[in-house]
Amino acid sequence: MTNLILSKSEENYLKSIYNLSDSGSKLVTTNSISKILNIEPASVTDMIKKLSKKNLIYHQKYKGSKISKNGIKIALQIIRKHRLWEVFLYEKLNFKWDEIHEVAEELEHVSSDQLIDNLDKYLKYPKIDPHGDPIPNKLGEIDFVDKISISDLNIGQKGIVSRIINEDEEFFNLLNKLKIEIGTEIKLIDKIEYDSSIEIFINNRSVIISKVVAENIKITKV
Amino acid sequence: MTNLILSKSEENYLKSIYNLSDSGSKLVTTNSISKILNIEPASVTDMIKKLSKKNLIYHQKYKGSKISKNGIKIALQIIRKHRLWEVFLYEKLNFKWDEIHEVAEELEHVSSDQLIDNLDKYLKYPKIDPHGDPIPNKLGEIDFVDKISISDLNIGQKGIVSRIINEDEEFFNLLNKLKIEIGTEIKLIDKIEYDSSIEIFINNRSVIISKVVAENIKITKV
DNA sequence: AAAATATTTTAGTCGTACCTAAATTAATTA
DNA sequence: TAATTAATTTAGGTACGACTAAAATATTTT
Ligand SMILES: [Mn+2]
Ligand SMILES: [Mn+2]
Ligand SMILES: [Mn+2]
Ligand SMILES: [Mn+2]
Repeated sequence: MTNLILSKSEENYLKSIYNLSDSGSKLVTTNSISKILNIEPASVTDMIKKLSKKNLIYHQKYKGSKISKNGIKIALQIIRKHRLWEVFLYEKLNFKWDEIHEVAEELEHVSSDQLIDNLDKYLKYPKIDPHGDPIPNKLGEIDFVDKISISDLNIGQKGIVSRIINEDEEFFNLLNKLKIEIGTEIKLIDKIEYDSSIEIFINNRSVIISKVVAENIKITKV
Repeated sequence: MTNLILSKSEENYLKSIYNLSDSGSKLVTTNSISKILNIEPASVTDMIKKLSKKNLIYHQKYKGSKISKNGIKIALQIIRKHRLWEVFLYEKLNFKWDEIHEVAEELEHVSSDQLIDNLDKYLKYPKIDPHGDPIPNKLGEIDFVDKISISDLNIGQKGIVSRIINEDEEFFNLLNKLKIEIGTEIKLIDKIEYDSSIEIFINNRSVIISKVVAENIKITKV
């Protein structure tokens, strides 16, 4: 059942459907897939039919698509490959944080169990990728950690930066300037009502970050 | 001129044509490409037309194809990627000597200059791949080393194993048993007329290897 | 030099993965 | 509720990269 061979396109669709589905729970619309993959809705409908026939998703005409158990399993393996390659590029090949995604998007489609298992071992079985996203293990098990926005903290509370949403170079540069990275401890000092910006304490000094920036940095409470 | 983007298929054809052409000198027949890629001659003709239109090869109907300057340049970059990935798989991921080719055949098509340059650096700019084949540098420069067969040695002469032709697992196992690898010193002791087998001295003992085995091991004289 | 054989090309087809335009269905607004 | 708008699907088309069968050309054998 799991041993069918998928094309690169099928893999990209399946991964996107999984990502849009909230870990497989929600229905995914044709339009949302179209937008995320930059492919016309009519073409998405074609592929939906193909994936349905392979029982990787369930589809109800005009209603939406739900990823199947099997589909989730496969999607998680693609995500595993993607994130392991990101770790490799970042840690071994000195890629910048904002340069890894594009290349990983290609490498994730190279299919060899031996390749990915040995890479995993070589990287010492990392638990998260450079953006803070959890890496599924060989069995597809994945640590879902509750992540909240900085603004969800109460004043005085502390958190650890655990996920960077935006992957642009500009955002990367800003974080670099602020010396914020995965693992950095943050304490909320004040919420500024006027423009919803936020004052935080990091690396022994206090800085004010805008609402948009705050929304792109997820943390776990400590 | 060099910046056109090629499909995986086009890249595989171009590499095969280069490999069959004796470094770009010889005409390559449609049939030979067909055989090496396991694609019907009619399909090969189609692709030949495509590559001709892109000036990567010159083609004369019913005569054969010759790879162009530009074609060689591109082929060497694909070969560079292939061999660097082979080094990575062999040295970093502990792949066996006979397991690397197939995966490298896929990895070679991931296109990112940054990826391959950083990989090259990470591997400390290797000059040869695990089979003993030279790795072209970024500029497409490649060390052609004169390699001869063991049987071309005179009795008493020494050579260094520098290239393994056959890449089967069985052949790998045999070499393993004989403790022959790239860099092993070999001395020719005797040529046995009866079955053209050969007596050689390696690792402080003498062994007899068949004609076929000898032909699959290339050496450089010392 | 013919005939036979081998190689290569042409012609026509197919599946994949996309597209645009038009039809259908669902959701929103008046 | 009816009309309008939005989302989705269907219908028909294209480029790519493969295939088979048949035609054209080249090579080898007699
Ligand atoms: Mn991808
Ligand atoms: Mn990531
Ligand atoms: Mn290849
Ligand atoms: Mn090799």
